[in-house]
Order: sequence, then structure tokens, then C-alpha cells
Amino acid sequence: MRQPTIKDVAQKAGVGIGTVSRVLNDSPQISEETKKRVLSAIKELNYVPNVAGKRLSKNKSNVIAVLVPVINHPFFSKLIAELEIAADLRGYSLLVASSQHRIEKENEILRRVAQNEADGAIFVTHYQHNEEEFKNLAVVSIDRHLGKDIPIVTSNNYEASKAAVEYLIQKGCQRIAYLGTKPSQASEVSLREKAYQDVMKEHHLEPLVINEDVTHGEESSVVNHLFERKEKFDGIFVSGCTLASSLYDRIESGHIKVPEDLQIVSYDGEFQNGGASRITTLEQPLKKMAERCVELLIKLINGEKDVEPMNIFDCHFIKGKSTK
Amino acid sequence: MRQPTIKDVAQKAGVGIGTVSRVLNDSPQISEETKKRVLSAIKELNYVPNVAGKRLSKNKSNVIAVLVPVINHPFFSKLIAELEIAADLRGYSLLVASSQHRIEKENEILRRVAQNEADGAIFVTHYQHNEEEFKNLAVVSIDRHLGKDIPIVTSNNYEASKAAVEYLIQKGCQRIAYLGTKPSQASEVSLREKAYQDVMKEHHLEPLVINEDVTHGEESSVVNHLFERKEKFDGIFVSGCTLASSLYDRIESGHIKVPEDLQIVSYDGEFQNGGASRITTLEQPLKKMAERCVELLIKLINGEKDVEPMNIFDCHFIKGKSTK
DNA sequence: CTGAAAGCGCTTACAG
DNA sequence: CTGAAAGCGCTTACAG
Repeated sequence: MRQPTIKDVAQKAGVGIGTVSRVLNDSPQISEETKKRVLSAIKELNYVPNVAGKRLSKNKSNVIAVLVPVINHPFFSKLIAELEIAADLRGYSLLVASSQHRIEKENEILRRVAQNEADGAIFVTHYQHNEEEFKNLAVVSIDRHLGKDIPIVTSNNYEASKAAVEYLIQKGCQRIAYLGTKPSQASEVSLREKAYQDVMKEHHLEPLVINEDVTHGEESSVVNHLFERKEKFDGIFVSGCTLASSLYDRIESGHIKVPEDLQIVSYDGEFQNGGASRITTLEQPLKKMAERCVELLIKLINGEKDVEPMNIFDCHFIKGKSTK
Repeated sequence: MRQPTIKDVAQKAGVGIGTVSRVLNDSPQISEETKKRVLSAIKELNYVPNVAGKRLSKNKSNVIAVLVPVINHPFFSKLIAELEIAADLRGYSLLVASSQHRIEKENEILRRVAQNEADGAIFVTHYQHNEEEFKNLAVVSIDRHLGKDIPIVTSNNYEASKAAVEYLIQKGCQRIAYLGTKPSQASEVSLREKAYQDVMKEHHLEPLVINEDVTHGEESSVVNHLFERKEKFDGIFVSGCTLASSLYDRIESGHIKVPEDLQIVSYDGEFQNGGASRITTLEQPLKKMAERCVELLIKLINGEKDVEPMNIFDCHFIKGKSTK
């Protein structure tokens, strides 16, 4: 037995399908009397409206696509979680896709948006895209500059990083390393190293930078490269939570004492166990950032004009056990 | 300027819309000649087919909905990641929703599936649902018994747990505690405690069980309850990765030595940093499980009959540093 | 307040 | 091999 449609309801209630539609959508001009009849027909038939019809006629899916490099990553999964909550509050569902570091997959997601599978997309990408590809599409980007008309949501990478490195200096560090996974030039994330360099120069300290382009999941190799250098350091500014955990695990199994011999501050700390128990952290306000993403995207979808192109959120400094 | 539709393409190519549709779908009976004309019209107009039309006419969305209690959780996000990959390989997109421990939200997801927003759903739920609600819906469940016609994908909870507890005994533990977040009766996960109880009885050992119903994110309270008991124990069998990390953090900041004074085995270890660096773990083969979920669901969607109702996957035992 | 009808963008027998 | 037409399940002016 096939599912009942709006026609079946109309027939059973003895009204036109337009009337059923109006009841379904809480249209105000409907008499109590007919409304009641329609509702009871709906209940009797166990009718649920089919979204496919609605989407086609309204040319709107109420779906937001989210693209991340990988889903199984503390930062991205937290981001997705917050996006889902924010989207849900505004009546949108979340389509989640991972590029797995393949640009073709990213382009496929774009095509899906163009095909109206989603009304818009939130992008976390490491790749350079042709600006043309975003033509007429509603897209919000996290951290990365994708094109003139694509708003960015990010954190105060430069200021927060600067404060972090200065904090390490203030706590007595003389030899501070920078440990990062190299973002593209066009990413706001690259300001983290810039801030580090600037502070080091200002204090006449020699920089020691390990900033490599690695795939998510391979962070430990970056950590290894730092230690293979055999250089001395008493402080590390780390960019990214997985890199930080990886670093911490490495240290834990060694003979280095934290924070006595080595102090660490990390951009994005540990997301597990409710916060930065171990590592001193610059925490991005992900909930607010996610809400802003959704808010901006919906504005774009609705064709609004006053969409703020640059949205910078301040990190919270959270003292952990990795600094004195 | 509105997006071009199949009509525009047909007109430009001088053919009927049916022909365009056939070209789009690689229908075999199309002459090379017209195919070429249509393709060039498509390119010229920069046409992308609108999925809404296709979905309505085919009554199929090629979307799989995934429901988890929370997204931002190592186990669930890893699961989602694997589901997305498996679904993508088979031409399905993933709609992700979190119940946030609210049964109303779970029911809303069900309604969405009923509305054909998705062709089917993969459920990870802690709640009891009315079997009626799943009537005619394609649903696959992880761990939990949701109804007679709903296949389950799970791991060998009983056997793996039994082996883990016996392992602790073999390694010299005398006083072994069970630490868990209480699942419902209908979940396969409850077999973990059962296995523990059985082994303890067999070895004439006194059980010590802390198995509480907590929200994800609140696992540390369960850990606290164990320590508040002030009882002695030299071994713990933990059920669940967040509980394990929470336990481990607690221990790390104390004076207990692992594995010298206390040995730990955990069902689901750490998902970060590529595996169980710290804790000895029973690891569920999530990739295979996710693939099976998708495979079963697609069978259900296609109305196939030979759908295996119970799918049990063996855990891998991974020795970490938390046992001797 | 309500019904009949056109339309959203596709697919797919049907006929040729 | 291909076109005209009906149909998928909704929404929404339009007319009354």
C-alpha cells in the first residue's frame, strides 16, 4: 500500500488539495471547521507530507551542506556538532561530507549545492578553488579566503597567538618553538606563525619553526621532526589540537618534564573531557562561530545584502597544566 | 538570471526534454550525434540538473540519515566518518542529526525519513521506541534492539568483555571493578556487564560495579563515584572510550600507578592519535561495521528480503600501556 | 474562506 | 532512436 498523498487527504476531507496545503502550512485564512476536518483526515490516513514535492515547488531544500577535510577530528566534529544544533534551531538539516583531502570531492560538494541538494554550504577547505565555482552559490568559509563574495568566520589568530607567545616568554621561556601544520597562504591560520615570528623578532629571540603540510591523522610525523632536530627548546607554541595531543603523548612517554623543563601553549586544546585539563589553550568559541556561520549562510540564501564579510571571534585563554 | 533547466537545454539542442534526460542518465539508446548536440548545449548553458525534480519523479532521495546522541564524541564521530565514506561510495549523501538525549528529536528524525527527506536511517539511540514508528521505514540500528524487523549491527560484546576480564585476572588482578554508563536493557552493550559478572562469579571474585545512566559529556561523575566508594581495586574493566579517557585523566593527576598498582582494559579505546597508545583496548572494527550498516540499509531501501537481522563483529584486542 | 488549475524540474512508459 | 505527454506531490496566484 503506497503512502497517502495530499490528494488522498483532500478527498477524504472533501476539500481541495490547496486547502489541505493551507492547513499544513498554518495559513491564517482557514475556517476552524474545515481545518478540523482536514486534520482528522490527516490523522486517519496517517499522512505525512512528502518533502520532495514541497522542495520542488518552493525551490528550497532547507538543507545546509558542510564540508570538512575529515569528520573524525576533534575540532571538526565539535564544529559539526555545533553547526547541527544551530542549523536545527533555524529549521535546517545538515548534510555532512568529508573531502578526505581530495579536491575532486570538494568540487563534487559544490556541484551538489548547485544542484539544489542543499541551499548553501559551509566550507572548511585547504584548497584553492576557482572563484567561478562559487558563482551564485551561498557559501560561508571558515578561516580561509575563498573569494571576494564569500564571508569568512575565523578567530583572532594573530592577536591570540601573539599573546600566547608573549605569555611563554613572560613565564621564562627562552627558546620557543613553533609547531604547526602548514595552512595555505590564503588561510587566516597562517597568521599564527606570523604572530610567533613577530614576537620572536621583537624580543630578539631565535625562531625555531616546524610548520609542515600534512594530512590529518599524520600529525605525529611533524612532532617527530621537531625532536629529530636535536635542538634545545623550553617552550612550544602549537597550532592545532591533534598536533598538541600528539606532542603531549610523545612527551609523556619520554623524560621531559612539563611544565618544569618545557612549557606548552596550544591553539585549540583538547576537546575531550570537557576542556583543557592538560594543556594551556587558546580556545576558539566554536559555538558562537557555528551560530554565526549558519546565520550568515541563511542571509546569503535569502539574498540579503548586509552580510558581514569578515567575522573574527576572540579565543579564550585557558590555563592548563602545561605552563608554570 | 534564473538557472537553466532541462527545457532550456532541450530547446537549445533542438530536441525533446526526454532526450536530454536520457543523455543525462547515460541511456544506451541515444545516437552519438544527438548526444553530442545535447552535451554541448549543456556545457554552453552551464546546466546542472536540479535534484529536486529527479527526487520527486523517482521518489528517491539517495540520502541516508544518521542519528546519534551527540556528534562531538570520539566514537560517534568516527562512526559518522566511516558511514560517510561508505555511503559516498554507494552514491548516498549523509544527513547527520543529534538527538542530544531528547527523544522528541529522535522522533523528528523518524518523521523526516517518513517524509522522504532520506531513504532510510541509521540509528544509535538509547531510547525505547514504539515499534509502530518504524513501520515501513528503512532503519538499521547499532547495538540496540529497536524492533523485530530492524537489523542490528554490533560487536561481540559478551565474548570480548569476557576475554578482557579474564585477561585482567590472568595478569594478576584480584579486585576488578566494572565501570560503565548504563545502557538500556535492550542494548547489546548491556552484555558487557553480564560478561563481567559471569567471569567474576566463575572465579569466585567479588564484583564491584559502577554502571550509571549518564549523559554523554558527564562521564567524569561516574569515575568520581568509583573513587568515592573508597574500595580497593587493582583492575578496572571500562565500557566506553570517553569513560576511559576520563578515568585515565583522573588517575594521571593522582598517585596511582598504572599498570603497577592498577590495570585497565577498555571497551573502545582512544580514537585520537591513531590508536590505543595508552589504554589496553577492545577495539570495534568501526569501518567494517559502518560498511555493513550502509549495505544493509540499502538492501532495505531496495526492498530486498535477505537482510541479516543480527550482525556481530569481533573486537580487536590491542595491548596498551595500562596492563602488565 | 476555498477550489481548480498551473507550475516547480525531472523521469518514463507509449507510440512512432 | 526520439518526441509528446502524463505524472511525481507539493505550493500558490487567481477567481469567486
